[in-house]
Amino acid sequence: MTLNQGFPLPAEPDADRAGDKRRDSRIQIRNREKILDAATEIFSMYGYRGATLDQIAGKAAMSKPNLLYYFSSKEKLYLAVLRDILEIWLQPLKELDERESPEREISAYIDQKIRFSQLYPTASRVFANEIAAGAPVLKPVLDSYLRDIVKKKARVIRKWVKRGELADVDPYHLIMMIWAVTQHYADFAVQIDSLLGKSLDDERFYNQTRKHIKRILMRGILK
Amino acid sequence: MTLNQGFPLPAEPDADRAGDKRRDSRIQIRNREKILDAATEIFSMYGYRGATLDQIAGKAAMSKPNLLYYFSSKEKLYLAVLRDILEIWLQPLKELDERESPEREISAYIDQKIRFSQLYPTASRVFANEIAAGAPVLKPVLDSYLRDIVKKKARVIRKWVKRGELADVDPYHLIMMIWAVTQHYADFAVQIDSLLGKSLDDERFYNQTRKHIKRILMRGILK
DNA sequence: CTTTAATTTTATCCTTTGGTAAAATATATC
DNA sequence: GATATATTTTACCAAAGGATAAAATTAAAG
Repeated sequence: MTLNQGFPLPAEPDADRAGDKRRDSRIQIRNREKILDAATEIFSMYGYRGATLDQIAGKAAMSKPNLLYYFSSKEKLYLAVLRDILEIWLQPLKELDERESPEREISAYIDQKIRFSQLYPTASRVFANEIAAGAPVLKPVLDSYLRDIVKKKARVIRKWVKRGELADVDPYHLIMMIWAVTQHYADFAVQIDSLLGKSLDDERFYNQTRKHIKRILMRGILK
Repeated sequence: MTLNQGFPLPAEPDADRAGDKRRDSRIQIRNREKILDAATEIFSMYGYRGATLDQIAGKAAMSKPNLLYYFSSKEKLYLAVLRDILEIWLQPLKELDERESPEREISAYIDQKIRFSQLYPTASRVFANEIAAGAPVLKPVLDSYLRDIVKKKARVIRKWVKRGELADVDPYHLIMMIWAVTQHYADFAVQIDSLLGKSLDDERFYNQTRKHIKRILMRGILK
């Protein structure tokens, strides 16, 4: 019941199926993917504890024991889902480059984050759920890996401020702000749909959102 | 299993205990409150489905049947929790007043929202969870009540824009943006604590956050 | 075509979970 | 302080949920 032994995500790239013979038949790949997709969707709605294997199996159009043939436990499945999410979630931040102008870099970063919200809204919600639950699995990653990379990028932002290319903003708060605003459109998609009848799937709305966020944010932080 | 009959929240102020004799003994009030607090905390971590009555009862320091003596089902308890949350969540928005300056009004609104995140972070996460789950309970409220009030306030913002007191921003996106940023500090508190070692409970950090959000946002939208 | 290995299904187990019944205890009222 | 009422505890129950075993089926290899 611990749902976390040590530092599972970045390490253990394939926690399941330790000593495998020849791997990844066609059907193997296809089913694992089907399951991961289904799991992401169900986890995104109900969180780890609220999701059931029956639901996930159902959504993946297979029986529960069949699902367990591919992922030997609910926990392993959850870890696999989180691992995938973490990777795409982390990617954009790494690319902030101090040699470029903050205008260009931050703008590009916002673009990537909203794109993520558009492409992987369920992934975003699984992530949000995990954090809300107290990050039982991701805590070690947040405390080490994410912390380091954010610290590094905060330094980049601070450099821009010193160079006078950016208003005097706190780098951490700025990063939070970008995360908050961009992820909101994924995490609260239902609310947004209720209020506006729109979603990021709508290309028009997507671009309007993107521009709007950037306009206000960039005005707020550029000198 | 429907978890929603019609339009439960604003109506039915006391769904449970329909035909009560004399109500609300001292101990009655105290225990209901203890339960609601415990439930809010557990629901905030695991969502409706992931939370268990045992956990909630445990946190409220009573037995499960005892808890069920006060709230006759998990669903009723959840509804009671959501009802309380909705009320405090909605309040601030109603107060936006077009007769005042946008600077003053929006600034005050942001203040109220962060204060909410500081005082009721668990409530904020219950709300977020409910939305992520597809708003099975709150959908009707979002579609009617919230929608109306947001529409009304969008009109106020638009008026400010027309008067030239505000940059040309989309009212809806502006509201979303404020929600996103302020709620983020409650919903992702664990992440923020991991990265900064701070929380809104820390008065210093609270004020820094508040000022920072306001500075960037106000710069972004004022003329 | 067999034979072997991979995949899927069926049947089943044990624990957890929401909920009930009824007995026991505490509280209030006369 | 006895009696009625409110609260709490103890003992359960049926359904759901994670997981396993073994049989049945399908696919792959020779």
